[in-house]
Amino acid sequence: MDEARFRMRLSEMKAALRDKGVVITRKRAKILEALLASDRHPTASEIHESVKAFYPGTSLATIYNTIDILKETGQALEIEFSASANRYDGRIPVSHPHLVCLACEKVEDMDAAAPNAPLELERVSQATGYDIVRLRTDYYGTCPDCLREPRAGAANAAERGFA
Amino acid sequence: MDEARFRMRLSEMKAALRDKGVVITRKRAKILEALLASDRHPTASEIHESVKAFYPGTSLATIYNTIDILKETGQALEIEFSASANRYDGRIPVSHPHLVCLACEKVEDMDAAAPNAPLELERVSQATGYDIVRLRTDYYGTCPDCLREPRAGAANAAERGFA
DNA sequence: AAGCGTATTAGAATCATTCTAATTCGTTAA
DNA sequence: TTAACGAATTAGAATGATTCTAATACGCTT
Repeated sequence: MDEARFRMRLSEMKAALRDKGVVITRKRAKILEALLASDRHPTASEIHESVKAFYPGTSLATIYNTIDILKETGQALEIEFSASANRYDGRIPVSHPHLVCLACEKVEDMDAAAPNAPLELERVSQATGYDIVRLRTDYYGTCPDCLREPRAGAANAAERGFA
Repeated sequence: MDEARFRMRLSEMKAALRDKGVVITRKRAKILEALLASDRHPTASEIHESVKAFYPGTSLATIYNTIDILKETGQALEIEFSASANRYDGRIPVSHPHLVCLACEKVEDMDAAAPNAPLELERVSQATGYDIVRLRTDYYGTCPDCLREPRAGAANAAERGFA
């Protein structure tokens, strides 16, 4: 994500929060930046670590609080896991497919051949009678790095029960 | 799921477990039956309730234990949620799309136009360099029943943070 | 500079799931 | 039939991410 896109997306997020009457405090700004800066689809506690580098006293509760607002305003996507911490995507906040490495817990965007989400939601709504608002598509497997180096990440992830 | 398919699938599962050297105790048999009998994609604790009707002393640990074996042998699909209990699909143990109602927590199979999972996995493996083993596709929204009756389920699910 | 509503905090509470260590069950072989 | 061994099962404790709580701090507005 280049600098220009980063700044654009950041002000988009801030505008969306302000529209909801949410105050953009310095801490909240840092949380948004941490979310956008990481290409890891970070966990709440990874965001917490980044923010603490600037504001040491920051509580985890504040991170979750801000994430909640981002979810409510459609500015962040939550990728849920039950066996490990949820991951957040602030860069592309609309449904899109992810690649999840079961060995090193990497979560990547799968930009190639992403289905056109809005059309897809419409099509499925028609077909099923549901009012579909969100789509989740994840491909699970082993990433090229871990295929090459079966050691490092794999052991790590297994320890944490991420499989 | 008709009686014939039920019995067929049940012996398939038992055979897969036996192949792994797992003993099919009466309790385990009931667990498999409870999993198959429900069209709800039951939670571990729903399975626990069913089984307790026959074997009152059964522990939740036994349910989880058996589910683990089913997952390992590819005989059950785990649909993970972080804000509510995981759901299990023993009827169709290969990747297929689900419809998730955010109001009543119903999880349905979306049989219409299911993508051909094996081909899809192969295609994405080729395109990404990952070794893809599993695909998750969920459509989230409100089911026809809850669209009609916004009361019952909706309140329920919100209480449990299922959204 | 006061007052007020929101943001933030530390720590407790929650809840699904996993772990632990002890007990019981089932099967096999004497 | 019984002894013995490994697997299955148990109750309850432990875990860990997330949410809640109630008190405090902050930042506007006037």
